[in-house]
Amino acid sequence: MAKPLIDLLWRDHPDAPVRGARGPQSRRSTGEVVGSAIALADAEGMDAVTIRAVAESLSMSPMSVYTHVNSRDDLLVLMADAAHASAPRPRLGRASWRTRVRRVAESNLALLRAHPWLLHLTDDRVALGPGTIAKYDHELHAFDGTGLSDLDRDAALTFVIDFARSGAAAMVRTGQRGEFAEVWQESAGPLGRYLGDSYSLAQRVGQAAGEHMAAPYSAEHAWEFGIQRVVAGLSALIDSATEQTVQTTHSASSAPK
Amino acid sequence: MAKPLIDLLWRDHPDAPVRGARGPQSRRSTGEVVGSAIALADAEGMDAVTIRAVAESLSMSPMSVYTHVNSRDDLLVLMADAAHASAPRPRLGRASWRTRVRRVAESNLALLRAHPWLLHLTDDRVALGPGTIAKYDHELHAFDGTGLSDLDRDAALTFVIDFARSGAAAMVRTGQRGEFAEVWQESAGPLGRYLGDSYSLAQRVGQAAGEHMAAPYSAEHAWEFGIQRVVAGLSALIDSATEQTVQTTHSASSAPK
DNA sequence: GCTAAACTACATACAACGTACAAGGTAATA
DNA sequence: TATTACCTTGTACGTTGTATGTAGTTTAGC
Repeated sequence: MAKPLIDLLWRDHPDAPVRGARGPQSRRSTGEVVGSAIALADAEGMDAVTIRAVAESLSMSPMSVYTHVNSRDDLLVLMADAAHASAPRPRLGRASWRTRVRRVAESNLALLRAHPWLLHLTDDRVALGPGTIAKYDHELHAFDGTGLSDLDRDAALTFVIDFARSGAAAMVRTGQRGEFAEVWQESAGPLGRYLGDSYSLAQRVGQAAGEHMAAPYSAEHAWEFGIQRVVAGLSALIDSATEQTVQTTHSASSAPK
Repeated sequence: MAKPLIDLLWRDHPDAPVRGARGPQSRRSTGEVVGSAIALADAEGMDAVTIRAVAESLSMSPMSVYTHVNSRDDLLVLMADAAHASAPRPRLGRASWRTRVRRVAESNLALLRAHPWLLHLTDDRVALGPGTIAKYDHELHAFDGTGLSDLDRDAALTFVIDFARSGAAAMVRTGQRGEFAEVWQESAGPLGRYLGDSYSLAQRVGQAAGEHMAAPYSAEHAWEFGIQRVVAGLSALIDSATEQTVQTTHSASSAPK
């Protein structure tokens, strides 16, 4: 009755255990359930992904969802893996490692902006899924030819992806500033009064940056700043001898389509 | 009736609006409520912070909690700000900026490991609180004398703090591997079968790193790797002309006491 | 001293959630 | 045909945040 998550994750694999040979066919596939949940999350956020809502969007009863998924937590894992599986892979080809790292970062940014609910997911079991593993494998190739050890290669990729995750979170937040704008307006007056002359540095910098309060711009600035730091930081390790660490002409804008 | 969050955050400030002049005194202070919630979160995780649990830990009725706090979400913001307020500030003094950056990163790491529930909080309104602002102000000084613009100074601090956050999340995860170990044991067999020879790079690196599955060690490695990358990356910007970017003698271990 | 205002405290209640359980239906296998 | 294995669903329980209404308590103003 309790289907192991690992088999659910790999349900499309040829060796996956056959289900439903005997009884009646499921009216909907597990993929449909996961897809529907993703659609809900994309549209209305992770909180909208309730068992009942998923069920209704597929015209089935709430409890029927549990035919496909053991629990809501498992469903979230399946959603994440599906998102990882269907995310466009960055072209790595024979570009320089710097370009490849940028592409990995940007594709992760694009993924997380397309599915902001991924930011709320911290379940490690996602790492067991085929989509996640395929993504991991692909992105590891960004460091081909850099001479990094396996351990450092993993650490470097983690470094890049974690940065992308933080950047995405910042952008998603500033994208939701609709609500926060109100709070900010109400709070700005009292806050100024409370602050007075204290924390002058924070006040000056915070005003310039804006991000720490409300600003659409600074998340983009932080991204460009950060990606340059990431590349430069890796550069110090990878080609510490040969090149000078200068940031030159990297078009830093768009996400992969 | 509805107390603005900003006034709750600054409730200890001299200019805060006086409450309860008229009616009976609160049996417990707002600080006690927040403190109790923090204690609960520290001990049993964020999910244990229910209004009812907080109330019970203070021997009051659930609805009485709402005398001090407007909603659970507001309570979480107060908790975060209180944690920021009471976190030990890294000594910055007249150390080099590299050392100061390390200290900022390490103190953030220590804070997040002491209060892992902070990792689940994404409410921007925390930025309005006195503890958060004081922390921000203090940490901005890490870049004194580096010649960074205000905008870059903010971006640099964000870069460092975001890194610390990711690193803390990794360590917290590996610290909870008790449960995951089971899942891993059950899944390892089937996973190996599914994988076969595919994704050889991921398999090799994943095995070496271990983090992507289950390993206590690699989070520490990732931290040391990352902090060096962070410093080197900033170095390329800050003293790009003068020094060579070599990582030498930085004792990378303990958090501030 | 008295009344009204401002406040605390609490019991009750509701809607939404995840999901356990059991009953009933259906299709392939023996 | 009987059995087995599965799907589907209604009902129900426990937990959550919190709206609402009521009763009690303290102080300000007269």
